[in-house]
Amino acid sequence: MSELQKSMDEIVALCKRRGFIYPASEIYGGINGFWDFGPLGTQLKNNIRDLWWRDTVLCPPIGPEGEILSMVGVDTSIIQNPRVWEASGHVGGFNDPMVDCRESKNRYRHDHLQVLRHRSDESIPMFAFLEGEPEPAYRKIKKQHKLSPEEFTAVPLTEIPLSYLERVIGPDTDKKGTLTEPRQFNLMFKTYVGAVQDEDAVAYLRPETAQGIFLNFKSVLDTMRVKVPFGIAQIGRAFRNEVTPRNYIFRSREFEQMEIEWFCQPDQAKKWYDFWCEHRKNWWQAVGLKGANLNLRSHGKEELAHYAKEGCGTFDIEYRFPFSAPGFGELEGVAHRTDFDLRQHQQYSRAKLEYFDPDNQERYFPHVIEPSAGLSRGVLALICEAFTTDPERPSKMFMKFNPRIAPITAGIFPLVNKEGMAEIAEKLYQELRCRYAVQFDVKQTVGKRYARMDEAGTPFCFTVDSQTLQDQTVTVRYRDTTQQERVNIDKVASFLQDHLA
RNA sequence: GCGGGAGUAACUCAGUGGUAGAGUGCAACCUUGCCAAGGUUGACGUCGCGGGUUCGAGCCCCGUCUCCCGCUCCA
Repeated sequence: MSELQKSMDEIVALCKRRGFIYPASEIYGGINGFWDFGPLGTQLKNNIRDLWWRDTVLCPPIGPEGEILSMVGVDTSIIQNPRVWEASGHVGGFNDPMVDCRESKNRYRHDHLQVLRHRSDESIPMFAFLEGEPEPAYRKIKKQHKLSPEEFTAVPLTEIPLSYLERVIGPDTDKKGTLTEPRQFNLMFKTYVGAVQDEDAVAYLRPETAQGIFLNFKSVLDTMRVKVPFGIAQIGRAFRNEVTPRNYIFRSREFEQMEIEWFCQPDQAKKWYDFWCEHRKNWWQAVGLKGANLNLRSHGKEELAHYAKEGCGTFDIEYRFPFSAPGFGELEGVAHRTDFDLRQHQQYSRAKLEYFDPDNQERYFPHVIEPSAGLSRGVLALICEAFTTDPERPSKMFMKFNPRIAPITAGIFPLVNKEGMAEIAEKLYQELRCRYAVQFDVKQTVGKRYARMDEAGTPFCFTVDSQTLQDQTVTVRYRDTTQQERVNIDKVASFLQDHLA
């Protein structure tokens, strides 16, 4: 087992032990690709989410010309009219039935395969081949079965009854019966709207939050007095039937996204693309992803999504997770989606989605720059980044969260449960509890309480001791150094305010 | 989907056919005078789940679920 894997195992164990992340439906044996956030994980995630919302919607960034950006937020439905996903390209393009070959391990689109079938003798195997490439099948007929291709006729595999599959020889094998039945490789979760499970009622759980924004583009324009360039932001869950959920919560089937669709003039797209790439990278650094573990990568042409092909491309902000090292895993993608989505939705819905520019008296489809961040992945990256081993301290490991995202901001303790120290500490706790995420603890020895707080990633602990009784000061103990200094008990609130800025 | 490995307490793990274990953590009390101190006590397990073999299964066999690793996949 590698050192990296070992540290990942330690992170997973700590997350379970301290209530960050639990396996979903664990008492039933779990369910592949789903995870639950425990009390500390939920708070951590909410803190990251709230910072993003604050820095994006409530206090949007300053643009390249020093202007305050125009940004509004929405929260759209997870289930939309199924035609949305036809327009977006999620239905139709990527949900073709596939056939696997158990022998060659190759996978084929069902409708891309044809078979050569003997004209009269049903006992002779059928030879599958890829559309337009019949030669390998002809060779097998001639060399291995000593028959003439003339005796065979080509038929699409889709017209062959499934019960005949055991007589079909796959394109890349000599054995028969190695092809599986065609299976849907649908990325989207399918469901039914209404009490009756009727094919007319099919709907899908959204595979990305972006479409909800495009669907509301017109409503936002009509009601919010915004002008291009402006952005619409959204945080929400999305669902994908990933082929292989893997790497803890990194690739799970239910996850949360934090997305901006930034609408701008087509000839300004490059400028905004560069701006958002830079801004989003800086944001991740500000919440705690520092140093060499953060990487920026531009997509090659061949890996661009269908909506990005004509634009400036896609830029990934990546993090070096323990399981991906020395490589990186995607944390956020900044894509130039061009005007693909608005055009598609105008075509499919027949709603007029062009923007009328009152200044220039012209009508056009804005281009879209999309910074799309994974909230769940951000949580994981920040957990991995925070995880720190230290054989010198009792807990051996601690979580070095930025104070602004730490699930518990401070612990408040009496040094010992004597001489009224607990009462003073509890009074301090009462004063702070509605403004800060503080915890009060009198149990056991102070060393154990510090160790517990280290593992939870609590950056500060305030301890009432006998000196407090003399001069109204308490000790503040810093998680990262374990050093202590004294502050006046009246200054604890302002201390926290200063350290959360 | 394929191949390999694993699943025993909250965590880490021991236990190779004969009474279910350890350390840590957790909880309570005593003791405390700043880093999981010490002492006493306590709770926590249908050994992943289901079948089978056996007088007897945590251990052997079959199935299944989940996790890990490698392929595959990932618009």
